[in-house]
Amino acid sequence: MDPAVFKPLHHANCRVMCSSCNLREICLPVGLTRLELEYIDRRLVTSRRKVPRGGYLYRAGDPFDSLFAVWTGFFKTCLSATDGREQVTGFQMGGELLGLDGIDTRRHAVDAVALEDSQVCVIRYEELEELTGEVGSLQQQLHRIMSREIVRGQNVMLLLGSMHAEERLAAFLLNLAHRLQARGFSATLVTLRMTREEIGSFLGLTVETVSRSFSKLQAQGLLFVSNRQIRITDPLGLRHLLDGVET
Amino acid sequence: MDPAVFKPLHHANCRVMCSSCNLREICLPVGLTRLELEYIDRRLVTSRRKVPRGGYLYRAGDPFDSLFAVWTGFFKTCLSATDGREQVTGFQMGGELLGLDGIDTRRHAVDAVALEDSQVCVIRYEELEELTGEVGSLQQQLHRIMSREIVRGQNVMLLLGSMHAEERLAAFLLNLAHRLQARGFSATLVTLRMTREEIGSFLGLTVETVSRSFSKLQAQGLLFVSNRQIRITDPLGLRHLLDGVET
DNA sequence: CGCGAACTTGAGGCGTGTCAACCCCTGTGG
DNA sequence: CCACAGGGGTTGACACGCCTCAAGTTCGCG
Repeated sequence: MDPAVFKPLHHANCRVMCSSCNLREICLPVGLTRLELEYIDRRLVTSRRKVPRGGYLYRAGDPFDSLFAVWTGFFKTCLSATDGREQVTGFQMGGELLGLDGIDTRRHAVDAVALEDSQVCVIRYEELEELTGEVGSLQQQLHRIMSREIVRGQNVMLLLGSMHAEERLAAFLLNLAHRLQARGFSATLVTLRMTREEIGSFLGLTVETVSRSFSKLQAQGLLFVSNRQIRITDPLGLRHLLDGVET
Repeated sequence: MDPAVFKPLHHANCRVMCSSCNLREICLPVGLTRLELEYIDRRLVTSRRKVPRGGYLYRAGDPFDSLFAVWTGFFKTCLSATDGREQVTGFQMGGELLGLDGIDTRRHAVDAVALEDSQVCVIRYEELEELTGEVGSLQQQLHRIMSREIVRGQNVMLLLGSMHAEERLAAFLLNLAHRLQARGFSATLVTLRMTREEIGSFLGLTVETVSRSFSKLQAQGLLFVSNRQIRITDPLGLRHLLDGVET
């Protein structure tokens, strides 16, 4: 591709730019060159959107026209059944993409709810398709992210299909800690942004079982629970619970 | 895009072509124009591969370089744990894509096993990325397929996380029947290509529970089981089992 | 400071796993 | 043609992990 194409666009009031975002090494534009980054600035993300705690970013059935990259805050996605049963299908933090569920049918398949006051970068999907056709590395990144989400799904299936309560909780905590670590936070001191209810829904367990499992892990000396503050005192021991399950 | 670009390539010994495949309305090239189809012929799929019953199309950890479209036969994908536990994460039939799990890390994340003698179309991934950059509708289709797979994952989470054994089996059968119907087969007479063990692994149940659930559904007059032949005698009744679960 | 939501813990029941026996079907070799 | 072996499937008895229901405490937010 001709580098001349990548003439950067400079504007005085250019606030929403990937090139100056501290999440650019975690988010969609990973691996783009400086030139490519400047080319997509002002085209990939044209606006940001605030979502208050408890607010919906989108609901199942809503028309789809954009993807969203979490900039600040924390989200859950869930499938709600008509009888009130609700399955949390994932938790999303800074740099992660929301909305991929809507690409197929052009309607969102799940609800996306902010667990705390949050802000997302709005990525118009039409524009994204345009850009991925022009910038190969952006296309690659999008595909990698979607592939990663597919694999994540299969791992959750393994969790739900063949792990016991304590194993599920351990796997959940380790995954959370790992993702937080990648964002520069402590891997041992985790602040949960979701309720036990939401953890239970995600893990296919009831609130009571989640609570009891926390207590049991604490009794085993693997972690220390104080409300939503979890201190993982024995990461290896926790991981050891998953020996024979992990692939 | 300039239509002149789509000069069709004609070759005497051109055997593997999407444009003349009876699955083209179900498979990756859905929605492509005649011109586009002829343009991608001989570039998208360069070869086919046979996989005998029980054979691996690929294994977790194998280097990734191609996607595969099921042409004939039937596959399962599974995540195997080190202790022998195995989670079947999906079943794939004609026109469905295998290998998307490998795009992210360039290594396959699951095993893909043929449940009967099968043939797949090999889609070199490098070539596909090239083509999706050129042909917008092909890019759109690939994205839709990946999105669909993500949503499928979330629906399996709902199944595994909050449905009872009989509900899971009912959902599984209805899904299978639906996909078979889309391929011109009967929606009421289903021949299972997988063992009870594999169904159980997929549904997060033991063989015994699967067997018992079949018996119970039969006792309720919803279907008739004869080995791997399932006759769905009351599709609405079966679907009714899922009232309040379906979204 | 007070109220409701969130969380923990206990007691008991139920659905599914576990273990075992048995049948059926298929393929194989005598 | 039959005997046999082995994998797949069904069914029963029992066990156990998680769910349900209930009570009580703590936390968080207005």
